[in-house]
Amino acid sequence: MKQSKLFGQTLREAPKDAEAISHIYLARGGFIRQLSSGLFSFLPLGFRVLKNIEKVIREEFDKIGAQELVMPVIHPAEIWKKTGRYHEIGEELWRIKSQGGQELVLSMTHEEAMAEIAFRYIQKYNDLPLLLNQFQIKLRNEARPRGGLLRLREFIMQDAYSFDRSEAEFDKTYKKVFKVYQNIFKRLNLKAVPIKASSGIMGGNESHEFMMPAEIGEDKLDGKNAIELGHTFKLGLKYSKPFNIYFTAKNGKKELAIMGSYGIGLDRLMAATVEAFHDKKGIIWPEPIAPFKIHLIELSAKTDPDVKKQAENIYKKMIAEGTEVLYDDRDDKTAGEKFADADLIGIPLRVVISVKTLEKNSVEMKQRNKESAKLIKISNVGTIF
RNA sequence: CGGGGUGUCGUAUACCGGUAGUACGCAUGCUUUGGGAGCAUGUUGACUGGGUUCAAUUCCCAGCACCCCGACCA
Repeated sequence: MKQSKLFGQTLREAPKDAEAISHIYLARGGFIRQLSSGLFSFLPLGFRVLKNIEKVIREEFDKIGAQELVMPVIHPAEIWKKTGRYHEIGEELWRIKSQGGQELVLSMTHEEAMAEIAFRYIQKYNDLPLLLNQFQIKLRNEARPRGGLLRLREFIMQDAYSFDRSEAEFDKTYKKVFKVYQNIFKRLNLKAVPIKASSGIMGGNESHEFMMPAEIGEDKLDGKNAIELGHTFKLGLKYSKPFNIYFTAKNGKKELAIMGSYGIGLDRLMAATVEAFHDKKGIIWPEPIAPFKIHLIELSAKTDPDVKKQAENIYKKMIAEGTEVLYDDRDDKTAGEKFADADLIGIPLRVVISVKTLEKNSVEMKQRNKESAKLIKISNVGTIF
């Protein structure tokens, strides 16, 4: 991607209302744009990060055989009445009506919708165990959205649902997903501590929250603030019973499936990552979810055709190799501004090509999380990545 | 939902009961180019409604929006 064509703009000033560091940097870097309280658009840069987070999560779920599907965000109130949650949950659940007067709700989670599907397709013991996963929007009429992406009215959640034949089998599944969550946070270098939690409105027996210590967090962990990154629930028969999710066991008798659910808020995870990885100059993305892997910067290319030529060559080579590269080809920006933007955006590896580096037939490489830079011969550039 | 705060160009802000200013951005030109460059020219603004007043962006009231603290939170 050529930066001269990149949609979005870095900002020198933080938005007046932004207080959380993740909100400030994501807004200044041109990752997100606020539409209203708790409602944000993801600009191309932010969307790339979001998609990368999704990719990491999907890869980990694929490893344990989860199948991906997607369910609607508008549900008939009927299914929420079946479990009683329609009346248990307060104003946080958006309630709307169709033209014909049908009562509908905007989904804040998908246990009911999932249970309705499971009821139809789970029939025999061989259909289980089953693990289904989706990435879908959740809508919550929050009394107080806050902290940029930390608490939203609309967000994208990875929510997986498991069905098992016995408690013992469920325990295995639960442990597997638990491990998946630990792997996901590990890949992002995030410290996420699982703690037993109340399952609240979700019901069921027990649940675990994955908490990341952070100044800005809303929850408490050992007396300190923390951000809830994920939550796993042992739902037992809470949904299986009202939705009649029976399977025929080996002995021919009907038995209820045991259900679990597992959720991670992608938007919040992005914000939490910035909270964990930044410095005074900007974001320092963990490699797996960085919007680009390499930030290629040319300096003085307008006055020095050779720099331009070499930079274009390296760019083309990287593209040909499939390297995700953001190429700062802007000729109306000074070196200082380019560096400042690069630090703000936070791409892991910066490659600078200038008159100075060309004198030594080299480019300069610097990792975003390191202070020092080093020169690499241009002839060796291709072998680095 | 309780408490507090804030609404001024695209962004961040200043001043003011009497023609609204600065910086950044954006546009054009020239000069610049290793840490947010220089000069010139141009560009755009008082949340909404009501009240007080000769006169309101400024004071008062209401609404709306946004932010923060708390409650709630999957």
